[in-house]
Amino acid sequence: MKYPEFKQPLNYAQVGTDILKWWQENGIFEKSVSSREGQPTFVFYEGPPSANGAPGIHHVMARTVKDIFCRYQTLLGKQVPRKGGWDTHGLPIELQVEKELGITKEDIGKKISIEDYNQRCRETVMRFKAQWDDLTQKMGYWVDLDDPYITFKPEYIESCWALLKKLYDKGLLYKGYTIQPYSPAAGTGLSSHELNQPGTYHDVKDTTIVAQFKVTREEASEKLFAAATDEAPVYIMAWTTTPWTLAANTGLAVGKNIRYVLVRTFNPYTHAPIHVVLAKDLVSRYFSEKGATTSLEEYQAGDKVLPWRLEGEFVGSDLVGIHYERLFGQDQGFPAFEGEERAFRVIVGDFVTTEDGTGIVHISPTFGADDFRAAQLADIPALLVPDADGKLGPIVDRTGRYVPQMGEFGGRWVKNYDGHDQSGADYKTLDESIAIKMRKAGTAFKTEKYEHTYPHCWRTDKPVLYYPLDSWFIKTTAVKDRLIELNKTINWKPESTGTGRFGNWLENLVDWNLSRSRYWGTPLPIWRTQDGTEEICIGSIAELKVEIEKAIAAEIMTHSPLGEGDKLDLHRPYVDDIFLVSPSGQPMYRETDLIDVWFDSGAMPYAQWHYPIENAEKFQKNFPADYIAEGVDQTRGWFFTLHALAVMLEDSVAYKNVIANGLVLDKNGEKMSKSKGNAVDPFATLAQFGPDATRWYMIVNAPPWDNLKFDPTGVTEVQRRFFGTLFNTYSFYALYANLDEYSYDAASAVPAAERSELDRWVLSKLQSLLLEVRGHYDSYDPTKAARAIQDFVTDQLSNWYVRLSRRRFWKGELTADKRAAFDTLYECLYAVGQLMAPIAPFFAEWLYQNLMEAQTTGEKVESVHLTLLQEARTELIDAALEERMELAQRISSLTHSLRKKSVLKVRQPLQRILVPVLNESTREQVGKVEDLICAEVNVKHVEFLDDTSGVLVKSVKPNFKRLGQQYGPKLKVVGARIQQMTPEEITQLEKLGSLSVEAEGEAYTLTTDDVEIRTQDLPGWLVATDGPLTVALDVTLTEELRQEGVARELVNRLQNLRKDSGLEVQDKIRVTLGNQQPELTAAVQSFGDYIRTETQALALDFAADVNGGAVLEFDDYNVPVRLEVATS
RNA sequence: GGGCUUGUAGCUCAGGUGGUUAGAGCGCUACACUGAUAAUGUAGAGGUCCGUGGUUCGAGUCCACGCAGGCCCA
Repeated sequence: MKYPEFKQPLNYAQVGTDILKWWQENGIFEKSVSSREGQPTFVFYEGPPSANGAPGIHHVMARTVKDIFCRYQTLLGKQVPRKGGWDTHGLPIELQVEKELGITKEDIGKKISIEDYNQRCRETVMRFKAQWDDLTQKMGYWVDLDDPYITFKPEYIESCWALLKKLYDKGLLYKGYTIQPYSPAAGTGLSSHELNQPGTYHDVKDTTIVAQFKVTREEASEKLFAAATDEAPVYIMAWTTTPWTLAANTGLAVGKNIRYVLVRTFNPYTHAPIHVVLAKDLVSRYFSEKGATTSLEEYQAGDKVLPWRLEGEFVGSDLVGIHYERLFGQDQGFPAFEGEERAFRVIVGDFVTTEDGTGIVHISPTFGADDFRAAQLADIPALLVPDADGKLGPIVDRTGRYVPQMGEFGGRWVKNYDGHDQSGADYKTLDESIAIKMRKAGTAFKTEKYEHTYPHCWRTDKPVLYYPLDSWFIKTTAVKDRLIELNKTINWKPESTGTGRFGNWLENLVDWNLSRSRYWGTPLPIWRTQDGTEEICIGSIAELKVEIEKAIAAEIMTHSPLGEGDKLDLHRPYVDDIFLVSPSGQPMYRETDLIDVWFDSGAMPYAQWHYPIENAEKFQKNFPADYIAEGVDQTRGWFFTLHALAVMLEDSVAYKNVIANGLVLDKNGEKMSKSKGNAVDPFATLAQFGPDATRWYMIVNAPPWDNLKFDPTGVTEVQRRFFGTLFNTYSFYALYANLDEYSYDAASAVPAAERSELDRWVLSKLQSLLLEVRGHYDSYDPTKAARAIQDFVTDQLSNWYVRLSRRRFWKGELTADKRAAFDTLYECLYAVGQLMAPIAPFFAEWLYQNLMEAQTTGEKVESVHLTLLQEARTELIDAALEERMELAQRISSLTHSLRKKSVLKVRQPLQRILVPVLNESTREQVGKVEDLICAEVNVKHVEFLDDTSGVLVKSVKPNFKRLGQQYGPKLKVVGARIQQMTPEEITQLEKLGSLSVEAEGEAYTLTTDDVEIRTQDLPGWLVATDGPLTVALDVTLTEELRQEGVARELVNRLQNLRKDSGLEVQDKIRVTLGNQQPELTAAVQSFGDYIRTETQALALDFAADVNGGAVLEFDDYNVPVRLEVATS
């Protein structure tokens, strides 16, 4: 068998489709899992995509990252099951359906039944599944598409229920409230999506108040009173644009590091002497410069200038814990409330700024999300009052008016939600009434109308209220410490996402709000009695059936609405039609909420196996994951829900290693979007470049966690530079191996020790590469792995090893040396194929199959993806060899550069180069690669020059690192002195190992370690230097050299002619040259053997008349030539 | 507004623990090479290392404050 040879250029897309077909026909993916049966498992979790939209190029990126490490672990011999999955619930699907039907959420249950609506969602959600499957296969992402988990299936939902029940039994599931945007006029909560609709934010003019909160004198506040110079009371000032919330105030928030001042002044309305506390930066906003010098004693009511004095300065943390008096207390007819003794304290708020207001924020936990959160952290209660049924609620009811207990303001609308007439001259809004009351009471420092933007309900156009709404929560805060602790054991790539974005999120954790008021999702499996006193959490279908039977027996239902078999559906509206019976005989109704879709995806480690209902063993074997990967935008999404559920349910991490990959942007760094028209079509990209170049480009260009600027020209470059070079290298190998009918056989390969210097060098490099690339894959850094492979292939293997070895491959018979060359190149190609297989799986397979094609001995593994990645043979790593080869490369490069300067082409042989050496080891090292250098730069000898020659001019360079440590500030003086060293001084330093010098009046003793001595020049020679290396070229041309140059030129032209005539490499020829040029004739006669060997000429003759031939032109020659194929 | 992140040649990116003259590939220009040839070599042009301060004998690197892009969250 022969190694397949290919025409150029190779069609990479075709390689992709051919290999894909072959994989499918031979079940290679399945075998990559089944062949590892019994081996340790590498657990991977697929973050489920949603198939309701077409996949984009960023999915190719994300899935390449996932695929790489699964394939790599398979190469290490592990079994890597990869169950696919689909995320099928969620708002985007609902919105898409609504858009297509031209309806809104309001219409559900009216224009369309919940049943029909959900049916529509179910149909929509898999609409693009075929496209996704197609992309998955074409890009070479190996994942089990035949048996995926699907989140809307009854089994999946049942698992979610079982998990929720576990949490419920642990007391981690509770009903509470959060602050959400709410439209009293519409009577409904608003999603952030609704709030972000155009036109919802208007400019409105509101009454604003700078309120004064009177500080209680006690230990915590003593520093304020100590700073005060008189007995005037101390107030903390806070600004609000919603005065109606002041009646619900229970706290004040300061910035921890903000500076505050105590100011002695007067209340502008009552003129009473007071102290106020506010942020230092904002003093000028309330007090004029003039007031600072106006007399306090002479202040009188009606004075335009308010006198003031600074009396103390504090930071926010000094103020924390200070108590103050309630603004609207029970003494004024306002209601008492639970937890009052813990309220009215100064706390820290991370949202406090000195941009506006006073730098102190009034906190009403019922009417602000920040307020709610800060209050919860500081254990500040909310002001809640009982309604007619005794149920606790905020001081504003759901229609937008104060509850009756609110004293003189009871029943007032907080905003104009009922559309009442506000035009009367004596009409006052609630905010205005409050302002008037506070001015009279001396608790308002300033009241004014202020224009600002405020969100409005998109349907009623009335202002939105931030309002506490009932929700079900998972008490993640109860396990916060454990979440943080276990997070530290996760290997995050990049690390900063784990410690920063994710770590901070955990540090500021709030309970997980599970509730969604939607239709298409996993229903909350909790049934409650009307009064909420009795409830049940259902953990399985079986359990539900039992409860249904009970309810039927209690005549609460007549029959079970739960379908059977294929009809079984746990979605709304069916579950809503189930009514259960409580132990006391009351009917129970399902809590109508659905749960957050992120619970669905976070539950996938369990629900994908229908655990804990069944498959306990399967679950245990596949938990936790060794590795997951997803976009960084999932940090608070999937990454969090996986982690939270694992910690709460299993007291374990859910994943040990995680890559949070960045975005794919267009080539200008702009976000891709369909509307901008800069979105890259993944199918077109794969069709154009093939999957391997696309994947390789994405990985090699930037680490996955950086954003990728996707530029198709970059893919072209990868294709040319890396794949093109590798293809050429293989083609070169195949061409000559076939000519010699060589095929690799590990058993009879030439022992490494008997191979040439160059062979051993590239093998040494290869072993280093194996170690390095394994290391990068092991630490989940595919970019460094790809770069190392690419550098090896293009720079070391192709551009040095193959280039310098070419003659060995085509010269003569299949000798041991030639065999060694084939063995070496084969081993490199094979290893490269394995190493690149995770990133470029199709091309690696192509390469592997080609290499296997000619193999006649030994066991043939069917696919590169079924092989075991070879171990690095560290005994082949030879540091000294690698070092001297680098010397050879650098010396060659310098020599080329000298030829260039002297205009001496490489084809012209030269006598020698001179290399100064300052130590014996360099001489030895270079000596071993002398032949390589000579061949590469076409010179006859390398000559070494040492000190004894007396012609070397040395220079000296200060070793700043060492000198800096030793002399510190004196470094400049010493450094300058070193650069002025005379040749005699250098010689002395070398001989004695130290030298005393004087600089700026001080004496220093230098040692050889303080400087680097290098040769720099050879007087009378043309030299080139590269760091410590110096090379001189002898440009003297002898007659013999000149003749050899001519011979080489002639060989070159004849080779070109052979090629142009379409001759095969192995064809023999007869050559006849014109004899008109004596110099040429002489050269041919001197170097006849050489020319005949090189051109495979059996005969090389001269004739006066060469007819019918071409004319060779070079240098000053024009030679008629006739070339015939020799038949024997 | 907050958290995280990025900013180095026209483009894409390297630059442990600070060391004086900041690199690579691509692209560009010139020359050379030619049985791997849509390859290769050599040379050249191209830099405010985002800015401003600071620490230091010395800062692309460390610190502070900003600016710009990105993501997430308010």
